[in-house]
Amino acid sequence: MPKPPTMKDVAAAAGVSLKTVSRHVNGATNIDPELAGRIAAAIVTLGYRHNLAAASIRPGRSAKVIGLVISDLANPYWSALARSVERVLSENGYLLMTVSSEEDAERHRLLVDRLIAQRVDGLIAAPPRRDGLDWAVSASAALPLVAIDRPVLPSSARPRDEEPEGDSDGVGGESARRVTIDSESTNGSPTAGSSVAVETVLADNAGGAEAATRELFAQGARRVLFLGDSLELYTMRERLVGYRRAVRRASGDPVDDDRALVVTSAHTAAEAADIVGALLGSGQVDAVFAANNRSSIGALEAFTRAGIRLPLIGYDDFESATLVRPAVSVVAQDVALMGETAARALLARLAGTPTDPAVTVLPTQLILRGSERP
Amino acid sequence: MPKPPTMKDVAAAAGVSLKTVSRHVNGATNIDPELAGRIAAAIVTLGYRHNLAAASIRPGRSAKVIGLVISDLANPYWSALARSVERVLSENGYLLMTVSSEEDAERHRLLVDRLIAQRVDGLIAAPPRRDGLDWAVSASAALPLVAIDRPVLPSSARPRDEEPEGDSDGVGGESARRVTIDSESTNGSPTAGSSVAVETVLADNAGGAEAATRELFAQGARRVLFLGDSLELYTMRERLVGYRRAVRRASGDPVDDDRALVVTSAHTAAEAADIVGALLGSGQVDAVFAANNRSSIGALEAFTRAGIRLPLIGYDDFESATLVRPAVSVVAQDVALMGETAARALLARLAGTPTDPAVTVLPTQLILRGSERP
DNA sequence: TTGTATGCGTTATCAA
DNA sequence: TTGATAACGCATACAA
Repeated sequence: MPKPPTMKDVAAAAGVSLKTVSRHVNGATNIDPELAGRIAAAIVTLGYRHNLAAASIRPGRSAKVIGLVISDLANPYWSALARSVERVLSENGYLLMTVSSEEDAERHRLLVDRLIAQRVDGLIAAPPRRDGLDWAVSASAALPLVAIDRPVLPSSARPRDEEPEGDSDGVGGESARRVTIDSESTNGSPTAGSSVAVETVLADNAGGAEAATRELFAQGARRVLFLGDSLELYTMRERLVGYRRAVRRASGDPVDDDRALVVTSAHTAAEAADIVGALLGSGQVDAVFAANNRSSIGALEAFTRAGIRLPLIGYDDFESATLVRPAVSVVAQDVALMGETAARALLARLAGTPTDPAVTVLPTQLILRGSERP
Repeated sequence: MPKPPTMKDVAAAAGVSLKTVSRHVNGATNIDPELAGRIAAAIVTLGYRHNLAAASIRPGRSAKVIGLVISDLANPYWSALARSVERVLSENGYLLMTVSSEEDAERHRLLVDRLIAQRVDGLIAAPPRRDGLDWAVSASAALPLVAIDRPVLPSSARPRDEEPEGDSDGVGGESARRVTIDSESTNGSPTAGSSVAVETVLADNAGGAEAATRELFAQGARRVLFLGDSLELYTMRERLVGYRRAVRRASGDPVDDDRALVVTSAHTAAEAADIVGALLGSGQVDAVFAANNRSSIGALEAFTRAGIRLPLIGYDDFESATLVRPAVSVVAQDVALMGETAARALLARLAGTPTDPAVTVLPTQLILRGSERP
């Protein structure tokens, strides 16, 4: 690869000054048509390409690139999110750089630093599990940061439980709640435990999980299995909170042994299938709340293998939910809306709109398709 | 956002020269430990961050960023591909910038130009449908380019047909074929019609489709439906070629009306479902070859709705293939291998290894799970 | 409308 | 080992 031609080369070839070429490239109108023609010709014959990296080092100029750090590109949930973020940003002239941390805190940190070093204009990131808030403090000092899907929490954050059951009825409101962060109060709001002011977009995980679990009880279930991934994940903790709220409400008392019905070791669909398979014969369980799409698929696999099926509701919609009989009921999150919301929040921040960082909680929707019934 | 501190600031704060800071940042070892300590401290207190964009404008230096242009982030096939490419590249110190053209030729061109302007070190791209080879000629003049999933073809390229049926037995070999491009000969090889030398990684679409269709005939099918997306897509054309080979072999003659069994208007799962639904009652069809994952899912939906099912084999594996009964047989492509192969080819090129551009054709695998039987 | 000179943050040369 | 200085490709005062 020979070294690429520069503006200087174009200027020389066209017999004009560097500045004129710069104007032409940047779309200035006040150029002599004659010269403009010569420049255009030179650009073509030399194969000149504007160097945005070089241009972006000038003060006040940027490359108009945004970074997006997600946790798993291979999961449709995340790729759908990336897609919607990209759509909004590209409509506004930004290029999106999507990277995946594979749920690895170390890699997450590396990627964030790398993107900042690359001088992206802003960052949208799904905070990694248990990685504290240092990265976010450091990053938000360098550029506008939006947390997506999970809040930025100190690494000491533990599952919240036994919380006030006031206004939340577990069904999710019709519209998103936007709550300005009050770093003084550390309870009540979904930001409980957060002590860094980062614009955040979340789904109402607890509300969705509660609605699903309640529905299973309403259909006559007595012992509902919570099937999910590690509680190191914020979303899992929230969904467990919702599940527990529903259990408590259904049983009237704190059900001592309900822990036996909570499984949080289903990291993949295969593991979920094994767990459910082992439980199917035991009679310990008469319904399943699958706390993410992998778990739902695993549970279905186990049902199929065993030729038995229990009432099931999953968190997160998935493509094959309508392919199996009965079709799978799910708590659906509006992924597209989440991506859009995060993207717009970042754009607002880039535009200099001085809004206080806030937490936006998007409602979920319980879609009943039949699998919730015995 | 205050303007970020520069090396100069760090140098001033640490009381050393600019160059020394530069050395420190770039990991040079020959620095007085005393000074190194002062520099490190200054970096932390100032919150300095290395500016890779600025560094990369120096000749011989690059930002170590690769661009990947795929056609649909929301399709698991592409996100899996992106994932495997990212894995290989990040192991080699590169950052991957994944963008999605949404199958839009105009947007594809825009994105390619944008990435080049951003001065990525190399590009892996899925050529858009019917966009000719101008973009590839222009791009490969500026940086190393690898085409993935589809070859770069002139926009006039039409479905190939009636080709020699020599060594291909439609089953796919055990290992990948790597064929050096000979721009003189324009027939026989999978590059037929290509006239620009671009490193290319493809799957054996025709072979996989032929194997699947043959299997359906072997199971007793008489009239197999080809259900797929537009023939503007190279992969669809190839799969149709394979299908036709199998049809011809099964019927002994060119079956005049086989066109009636070829549907190429299934752009989404929903469309595929409608098409299959309309055909189910007609008796025109007794088996289905679904030429991509969307079509497979659509066909399943139609089966489920109608309560009838026909023998089915799909091209491309998909997550729910094992969830339905009978489980869906598929032609599986090794997406991870395709991504790796493309990434390694690009890395080799970046390392300066002067290999001739070649076309690598990866074998496919027919996985029989039961749905192929009546 | 066009050109000159200067600076952006970083690295490389070369002398100290 | 360290530092002054000159690039790198581009854009912007400012002058012409």
